[in-house]
Amino acid sequence: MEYNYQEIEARWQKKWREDQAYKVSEDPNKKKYYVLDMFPYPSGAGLHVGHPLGYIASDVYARYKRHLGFNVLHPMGYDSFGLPAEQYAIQTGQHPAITTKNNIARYREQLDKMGFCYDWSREVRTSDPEYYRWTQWIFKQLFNAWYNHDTNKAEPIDSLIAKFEDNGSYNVNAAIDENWWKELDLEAFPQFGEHFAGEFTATDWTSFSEKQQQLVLMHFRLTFLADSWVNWCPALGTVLANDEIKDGVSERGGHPVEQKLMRQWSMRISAYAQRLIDDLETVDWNDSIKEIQRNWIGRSEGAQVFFQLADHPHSIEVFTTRPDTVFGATFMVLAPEHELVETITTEEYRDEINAYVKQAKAKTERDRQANVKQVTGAFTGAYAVHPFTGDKLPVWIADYVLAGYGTGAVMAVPAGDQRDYDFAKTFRIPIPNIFEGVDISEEACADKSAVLCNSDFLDGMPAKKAISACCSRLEEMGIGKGRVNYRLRDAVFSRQRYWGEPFPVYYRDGVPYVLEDHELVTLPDVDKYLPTEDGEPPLARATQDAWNIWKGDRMEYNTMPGWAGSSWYFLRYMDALNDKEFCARSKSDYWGQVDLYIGGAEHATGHLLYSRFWTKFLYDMGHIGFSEPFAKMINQGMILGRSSFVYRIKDTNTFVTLEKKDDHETQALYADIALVDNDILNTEAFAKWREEYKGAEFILNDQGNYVCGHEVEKMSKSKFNVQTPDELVEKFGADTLRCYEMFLGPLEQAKPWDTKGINGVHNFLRKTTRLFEKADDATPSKDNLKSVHKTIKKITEDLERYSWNTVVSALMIAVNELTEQKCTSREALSPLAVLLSPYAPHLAAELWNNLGHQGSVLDAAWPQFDEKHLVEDEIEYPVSFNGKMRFKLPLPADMNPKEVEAAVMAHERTAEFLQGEPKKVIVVPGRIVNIVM
RNA sequence: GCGGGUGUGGUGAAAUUGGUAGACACGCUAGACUUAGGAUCUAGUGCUUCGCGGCAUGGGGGUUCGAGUCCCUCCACCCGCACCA
Repeated sequence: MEYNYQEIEARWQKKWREDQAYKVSEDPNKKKYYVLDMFPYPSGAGLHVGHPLGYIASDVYARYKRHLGFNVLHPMGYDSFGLPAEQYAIQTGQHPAITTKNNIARYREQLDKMGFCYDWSREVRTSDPEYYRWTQWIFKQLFNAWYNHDTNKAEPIDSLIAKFEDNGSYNVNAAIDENWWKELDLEAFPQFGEHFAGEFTATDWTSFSEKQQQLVLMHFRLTFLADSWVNWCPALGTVLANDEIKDGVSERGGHPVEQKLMRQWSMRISAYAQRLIDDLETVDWNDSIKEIQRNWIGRSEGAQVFFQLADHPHSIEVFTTRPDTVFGATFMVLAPEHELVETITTEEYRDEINAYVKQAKAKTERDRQANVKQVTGAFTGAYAVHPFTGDKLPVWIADYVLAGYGTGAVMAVPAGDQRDYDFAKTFRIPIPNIFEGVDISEEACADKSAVLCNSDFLDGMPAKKAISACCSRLEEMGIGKGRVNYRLRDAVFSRQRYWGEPFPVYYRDGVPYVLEDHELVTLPDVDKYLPTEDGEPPLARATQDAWNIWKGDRMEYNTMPGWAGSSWYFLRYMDALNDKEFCARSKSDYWGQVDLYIGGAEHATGHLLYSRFWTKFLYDMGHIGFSEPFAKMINQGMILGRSSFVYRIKDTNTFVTLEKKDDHETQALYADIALVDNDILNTEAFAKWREEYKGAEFILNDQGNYVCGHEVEKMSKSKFNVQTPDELVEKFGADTLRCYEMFLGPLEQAKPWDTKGINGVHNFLRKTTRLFEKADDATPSKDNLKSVHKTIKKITEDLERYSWNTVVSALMIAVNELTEQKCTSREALSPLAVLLSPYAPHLAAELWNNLGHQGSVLDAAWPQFDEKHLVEDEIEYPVSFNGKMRFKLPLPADMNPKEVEAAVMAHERTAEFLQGEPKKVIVVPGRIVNIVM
């Protein structure tokens, strides 16, 4: 009987669909296991063989856990808002909802063919109003919350209001922008004078108007509206978050990005910076991703120091990680955007400063990064006073100081910081040495073990000691203190796009309000998916009656970014159909954290950080019972394509085979991998492939073949190296494809796709079919049981350590051995069918059925290995001399080391290799014998 | 520059706690069979040597009876961050 995979797979898929075999529900009597794939964006291109790699791995794991008796949650859905569908809509006018729906249908068709065990009754789509109803709900929760540093968690905004009513702003330790009051529109607060510094009494609070209260509260909310410097991408017509920019250009499309001050919704992720670092310890992720997150959050310890300005009431606040080097400070540098620049610049230097600021602002992020080496700056004419020496320090501006980090100002210590050193050299500023016995004539000294000198009370101390000494002194003097700074910025949450979640926000009198909890704003229809004439986002095109809800003066016109919906989707799967809550607490308590999360590493600073943030927030507010979403994560590597090349002789239509290409001047051109078998080109098909190759002539090799060159690179249509899962399922079956993708190598590693190798795996399944065909009631032989139990042990251990690839080899070895042994025993073969089932579920079901088993193979108990079948009577000892294996000697397994040594020494072959007496003989029982000469 | 990772046959890889390096496949070579297939079966296949043997896990050094595995050092490639004070 042939292995008729098409018939087998179609039949079992139909049965499982009819039986709803993958539907799960909470069962308190069973242990749960949650296996999740990263949320896919359903792109128009469909899946190529690289995409399902992770899905297959998670599917294998979900099935394995089910065999072990776990109640396995394994859902799938779509992150279906996003730019590509909208760009397509702009070009064609087709509503992105239609594009998205079609793309999803295509995805689903491809996924179904591969036989995944998803519980599709839990499918979610972020663009579905019944999903984003709850995304909006979470936004409202964030809006109505603040972060209390005293309790170190988010709290309802009411607890803040209560504090204000009680004691005003005093004793409030909130996560809030420093100097937030400077952002307050003081015209709205006529009662505050010029010296308002963010402090108000309970009486002030209660006397505030509704609008005034709202304006104040806005600065405390976990999602807030504020003027902030954003990355504006003119080509995409929207702002981008830091993680959406790579190398200074937009990640999508590679367009230039510039800095712009815009009124935007932001998320106060910075409040969670420390917890996001600390809790990395509690998750089982690979070190590289954890490290990327740590770097991204960028914690640094140092000190905040105020430098009084000479002849000005203001002082400059700086952040430094090396307060110990303060005696080496010879100048100050502000970022060109620093708010004091305008105020402190003297008339004499005004033109120069204005020119520098203008030029710095005109630079795109990319220009700025490209000219890192070039030292530029300008002197403001102002001086600051050194807090310890009283020296006057000139205040400069330079774009090596970033407005967005720390306070946008530094105390420059040329002796201790290379950038300050380079700046000082360029502008001929003195570089006094503050390190004992260190030569700083060539470069600055950043070594923390260097001992300080010329530093008054810090003399003789190394950095560690001096830092704390200096911090205490600063604190005594009331001009600074130790503090921790984070690189992580609050995340901009508005996008000026159409195809995203609308905000549940309306404006009255310029003040934003959120809708009632039960109210859902759906996306209104618009005439075009473009900004309005005066630059408002596309939603501003919608007429008032196009909105399902309209309140106040107007609705919010921005939409939410792509990461909004994907930050909490893993929770919705637990209770996907709930129309009362985002997810019932009883369900999230049962399913809990994702036990195994599989997906690419490219989301390290986006999705994986944002979803941790929202999880912590929902935890703080008591909506869920855990504060990390993904307990274990594995990042699959990319599958690369293997492109084929033909070599056309310049200015001809003649193609020369790889071996002879160096005899000619040639041009390498892509050949579709479908026209190439084993690097040999089907010349006839090639000539028909494209009009321009019609009548092509070929110079062949000595065997009469045309051999193509090849290269490993990303799979893409333009390289003609794409293989889709569809065509492979068609040719070999889903089971073969599943096994083969796993067989390719370790999941995490990037690896090239070998179009040829799949034959070997297909062959293995055919051999398996043949082996099971002859099953009968025969009693299993000792060898049969040994092979089977060895395999049970190996596969179980491999799966427990997430080694998907070696399992396939183990199955192959088992089938090879049992075939060799001419095994026909149903008893021996049955466990093998279960072992096979996670990888090749259709074939396993067929075999299981044919063996005469009643229930579904899906729920068959995972076989337990029995040590007794693995005991050997005889061990083949490798005998080595000085560590080199020379021969093997079979000896009874129960021999003790002394007897083994005696047997080896007595053996005739030992004499061959041994000259004289051995120095030592090492016997590791059951393993090896080593004779030292 | 900083951080993380990876280097094993012609190819993908295996070797889990230091114990027979290259399992399992692809490819290749030779042969068998035939219903000429992208079929199946048999044998071989790290390099080198006629053979005994010698050499081999990026290079060099070390620890050990024994190192792909542990330590030091250098090199190459990949990923992330990057004027972060």
